[in-house]
Amino acid sequence: MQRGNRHNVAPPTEALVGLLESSPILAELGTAELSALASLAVTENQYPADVIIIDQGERIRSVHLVLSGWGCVYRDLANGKRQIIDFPMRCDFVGLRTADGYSYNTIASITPMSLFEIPLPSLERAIRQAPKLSFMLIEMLSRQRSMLIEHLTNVGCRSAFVRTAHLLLELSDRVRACGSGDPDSFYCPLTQYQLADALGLTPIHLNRMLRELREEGLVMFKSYKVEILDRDRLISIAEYDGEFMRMSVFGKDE
Amino acid sequence: MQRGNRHNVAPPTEALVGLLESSPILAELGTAELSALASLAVTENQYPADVIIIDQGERIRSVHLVLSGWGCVYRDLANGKRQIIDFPMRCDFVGLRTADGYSYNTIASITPMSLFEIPLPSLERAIRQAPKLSFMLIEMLSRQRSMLIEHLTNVGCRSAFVRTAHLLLELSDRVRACGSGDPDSFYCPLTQYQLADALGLTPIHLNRMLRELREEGLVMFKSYKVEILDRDRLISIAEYDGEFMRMSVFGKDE
DNA sequence: CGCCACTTTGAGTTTTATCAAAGATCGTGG
DNA sequence: CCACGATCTTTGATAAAACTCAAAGTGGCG
Repeated sequence: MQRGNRHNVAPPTEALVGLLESSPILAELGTAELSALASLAVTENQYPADVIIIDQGERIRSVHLVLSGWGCVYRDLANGKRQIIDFPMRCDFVGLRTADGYSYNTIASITPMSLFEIPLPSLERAIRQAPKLSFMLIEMLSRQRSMLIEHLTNVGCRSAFVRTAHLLLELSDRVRACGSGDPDSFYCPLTQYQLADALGLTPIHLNRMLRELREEGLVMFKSYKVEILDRDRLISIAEYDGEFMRMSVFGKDE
Repeated sequence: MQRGNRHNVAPPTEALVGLLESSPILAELGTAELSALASLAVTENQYPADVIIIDQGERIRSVHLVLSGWGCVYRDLANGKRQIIDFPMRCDFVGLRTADGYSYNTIASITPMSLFEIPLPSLERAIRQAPKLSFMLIEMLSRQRSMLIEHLTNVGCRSAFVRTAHLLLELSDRVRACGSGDPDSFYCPLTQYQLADALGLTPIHLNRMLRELREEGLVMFKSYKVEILDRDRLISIAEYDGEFMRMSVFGKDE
């Protein structure tokens, strides 16, 4: 995979505000927050499919917010394996760094992607200006944390079959949250290698799990399309509870 | 395990500031931050060993900061298994909640523990008063996130043997960061069941891995004490890199 | 049409889990 | 101080799950 040559587009504060408001996290943007956001040095970058956006070990000075497209965040290991951490989509932010400023994982595009890039110093200024913005970042990190916990639980405690079912349900929920049409039949541009790397399985074994799921009349994964055939049974087999996607620190007390 | 009956101690702002300053994250506390911290409605609670501090599904209105003792955070599954997410220790904070205010995982003590409890509304006020405090919370969440990524990678990509080695090295680093003496020989009050639940292994298999590690002259885990016999070889076998513990969002640019 | 990447299948092996039960260890009460 | 129970550790034998290697099938694209 080659290094991503991006294409830069005009700065779009308005689009950023729209994106944040459509996010699954609770965002209450008042005047102070809006004006702080307007002062952000945000750029929109477009990347083709299958390029590396941020490489493991690379210097990082920005966070990125996904506007469109599918990507993946992973860690490469010396033993040749890799763990896919997440498939970020619209409204997800990516770009963490070690204390000395380097990325600990790789972020790559799968389809063409469009990302907002926000330099860290600019974000820091905006938060000082409108402290409420920090709650958004906290909510986002917190949501990512709970999704990671669910991912870890999935890999650590569930059989390959159940694990696969669980991931497909999670993807369905996330695609739906991004506003794409029918959650029971959605576009999913992942290869079986990528699914396997996310689930800690070999592609061969994942393939057999997909076949079982198909033969059981539960889900079909074919030509980059997921079709959920029996969602109720699938949810019950996978012990799936989408609640973890809506986690937060300072949530509303109903 | 019974519900934790805690014992409440006099409010200790000073101790809280000390704790934050000794934290592995970068904390620069100026006058504004100190006075905001002083206004926090923080209490210190003490729990005996082996009690549940926050139960899965329980209402949460506070975050907790560990002052002393060993605990564990885990998720229980319907299939009877559980995934241990973390063994929080001094300076770590615990207590996340779903958007509607309930805990998604259980937090239990292993040894007697002492925790600072900070009500969320109070924390929110303090952050508004001193926005810089939000960076501390962000750094802490970010650090937890990277530790989770490493944990997921460990369970997803590494063999039982290597995985076990990696966890013991991580614990060694964390214990050292808490200021406890010799990192090559430290107290570790975990049972093999708990280690197994953290690693996604059965206790029987974990036991065999520990035996192998011992027979190879790498580590000994005996009577709740870890002795690292050959750290260099262990690090190389486990592909261990402690860098993930020092991750942050707004780190210093060296 | 042919190449390339991805998917699918088969056969055999390794890793890990399961079941069963015997040692340790530690705290507690007699 | 010893005996007892409870919990934790260790071992053995067997079974199941997942991996490896090898190779054939599929589909899209230049």
